[in-house]
Amino acid sequence: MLPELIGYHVRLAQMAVFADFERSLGILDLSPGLFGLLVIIEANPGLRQIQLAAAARVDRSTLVPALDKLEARELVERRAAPDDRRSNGLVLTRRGAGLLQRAKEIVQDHEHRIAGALSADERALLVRYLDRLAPEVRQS
Amino acid sequence: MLPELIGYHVRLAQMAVFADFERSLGILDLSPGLFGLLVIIEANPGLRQIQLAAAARVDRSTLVPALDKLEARELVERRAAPDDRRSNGLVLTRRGAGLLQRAKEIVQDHEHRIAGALSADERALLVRYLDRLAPEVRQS
DNA sequence: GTCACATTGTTTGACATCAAATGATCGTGT
DNA sequence: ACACGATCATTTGATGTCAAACAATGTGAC
Repeated sequence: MLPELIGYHVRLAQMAVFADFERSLGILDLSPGLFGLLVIIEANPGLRQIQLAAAARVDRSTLVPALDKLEARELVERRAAPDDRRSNGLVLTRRGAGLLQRAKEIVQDHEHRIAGALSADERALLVRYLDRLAPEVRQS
Repeated sequence: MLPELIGYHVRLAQMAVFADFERSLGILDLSPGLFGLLVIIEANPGLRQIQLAAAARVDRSTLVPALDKLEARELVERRAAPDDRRSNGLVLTRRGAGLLQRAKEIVQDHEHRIAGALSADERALLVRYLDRLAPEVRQS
């Protein structure tokens, strides 16, 4: 029965794609999750942890040890927000930005590798179909 | 950059589909993982834990507490294998089979709900595309 | 202004997962 | 017959995740 379920194929695809993603970024000692955090911070410098958590679709408590790790490696900085002493403004360090550039190139290679069996049209169609799944449950 | 990555859309779809799946099966106190185990055991009665782990794509050590739970609820039975005293033959109990039937109906509703925005042809095409992703990394 | 309530980051606990180590058992080679 | 490596289930440890509770801070009602 499982192969008849779309969710089953989505899960298998997700596992395969993530396995390649993880293996590719492993050289930089980055997980897919950490990479995603760096991308979001780069595009939105100064954002708060709660905003980053929402953008990355993780609980804010999950973010804490992840940011601890990125901060310990001096890739990200938690700056006291000027207007709200409860929250931190997140920015990439110079090192973080540099590492992210290399990571992005690796991710591009990964992207071509996993989707190599699909044409550009097919990839676009796949994404459109994926985005139409479970519309009721999507929080974006 | 993230929206350009197919893996990103796969992940979002996976999260949305699983959220609905989980919510639907919650009535029976079943997780997607446990449901999958029941389906595989029903289709392959007597199979060994290591075979079930391979079929469900989880580590065999992950299986142990899951089967403990199913056995505690008397949905599955670990029977001593006749030919090999190291391994167990897994079978559904009467209760397990009954619960699985109800779960399957719930999952059918879930399937229609999440894929309701796609025609039958589109669903088939989506599955074909998903199955072509990351061919190098697929273990099946 | 004060006080109740909300929000932000963090800590803690529960859980699923994988990897590695362990003990029992199997199979094979000699 | 026996010894040794392989296999099966399990235990243990590490990690990532969410949810709930907490302290500090902000906000709004009065």
